[in-house]
Amino acid sequence: MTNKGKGSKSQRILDVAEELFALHGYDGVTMRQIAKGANVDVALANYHFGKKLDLFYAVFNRRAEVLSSWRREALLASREKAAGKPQTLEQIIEAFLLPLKVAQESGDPGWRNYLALLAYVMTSPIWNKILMPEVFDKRVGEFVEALKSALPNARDDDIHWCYQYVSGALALTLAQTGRIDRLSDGTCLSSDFDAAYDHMIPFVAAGFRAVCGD
Amino acid sequence: MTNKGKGSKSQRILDVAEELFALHGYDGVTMRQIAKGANVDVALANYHFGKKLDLFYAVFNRRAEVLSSWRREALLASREKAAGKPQTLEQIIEAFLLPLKVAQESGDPGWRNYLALLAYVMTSPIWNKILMPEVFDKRVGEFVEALKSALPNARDDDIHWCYQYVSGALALTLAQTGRIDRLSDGTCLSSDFDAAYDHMIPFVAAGFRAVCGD
DNA sequence: GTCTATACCGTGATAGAC
DNA sequence: GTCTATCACGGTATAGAC
Repeated sequence: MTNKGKGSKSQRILDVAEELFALHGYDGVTMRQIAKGANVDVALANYHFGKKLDLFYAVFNRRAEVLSSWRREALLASREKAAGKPQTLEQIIEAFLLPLKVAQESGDPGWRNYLALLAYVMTSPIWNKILMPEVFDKRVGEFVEALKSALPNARDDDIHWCYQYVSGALALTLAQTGRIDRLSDGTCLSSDFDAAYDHMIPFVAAGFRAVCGD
Repeated sequence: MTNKGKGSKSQRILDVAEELFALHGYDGVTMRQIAKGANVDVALANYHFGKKLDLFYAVFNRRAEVLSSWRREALLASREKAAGKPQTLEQIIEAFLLPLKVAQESGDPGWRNYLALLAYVMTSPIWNKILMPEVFDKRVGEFVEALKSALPNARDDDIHWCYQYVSGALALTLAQTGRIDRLSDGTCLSSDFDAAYDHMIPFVAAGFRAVCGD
């Protein structure tokens, strides 16, 4: 009883907080809304996680390490698969994006919410500085290194600018704003991650080659 | 920071609100902070603009039409310059981005703040739906049409996915998160819009060609 | 140890007096 | 145009029930 009672309620608090923070941002959500959504008392979130800010960090960190390690594994697996030969740009980018696609399509709505939250953090001038360095910036460093070996003549600054564009394209995709649904009159759907990722890989690969190419 | 005595009071309120909303988002800012920053009484913002929400709309709309018309003019000018010949992809993208670059570099910090606010609105699942259709979506339609004539064999959905990536790359650039400064160890600067735009044009042009090309 | 009820106190938006 | 009062709401601490 002890474990199940604790686990499920604190889990629910994190899940609801994740969803609401992703949609409304940190300041757009109250502790009371979270408690109501999780069907628990107002004070319970406080009991388990401390201040609102600490709850926000707990939500962000819960899946950050998981996602980051998936990315690391994907990059290693891709390198192994190339078996000594240099990886192609497409393979590197695919490895970078694959874990996100898997998470999106895992069927767990929590992952979809988390990735929208990640988009919020990535695009916020405030939260980006606080939350991205800890876990995600390291992984980007590895990705950039892989890109450098696939683009041996590239300048460092060119690679970083291109990375910023990938990051932005990705963030807007994860944010699920629904804008593409409107602009395309329903031909494209924000929720169609297969299409989003399948288009993104050739798009950014070509971009890298044009800017950083041989 | 903020504004102690320049311009009319209602102007100052808009300027300060713009800056604070861009940095902290709608819910992260209070009417009292805005009033303090503008050096006016708390109630004056209410007197001039009504509710907080209406003030937010007023801030967003103030420069929306201006920016949108600049974009329209840039696209027309670019079409004229091509003088009957079909515009190149690069010319179209340049026309799309040029007004933003001009605004950024106008020396008016209000424009820089406004574009960060625009990035916030673009990436928010809530505000995007409310604020983007009114003014900006129309202009995107014209841009997409121009792209179609430069990429005659493109499928509609391919173009729209690519447009989303441009939009995301742009949003992250406008958001000024400072992340590229960290990741590149200071080699690139978020504030260097010349570099940001100069790299973006070949990057996205190549992306469009790869996905929508002949 | 887990959870609920409640109280506290600061802050915010806004209306109405001046 | 400005100042102030009001009143609701938010985060958080505490006391104690299970």
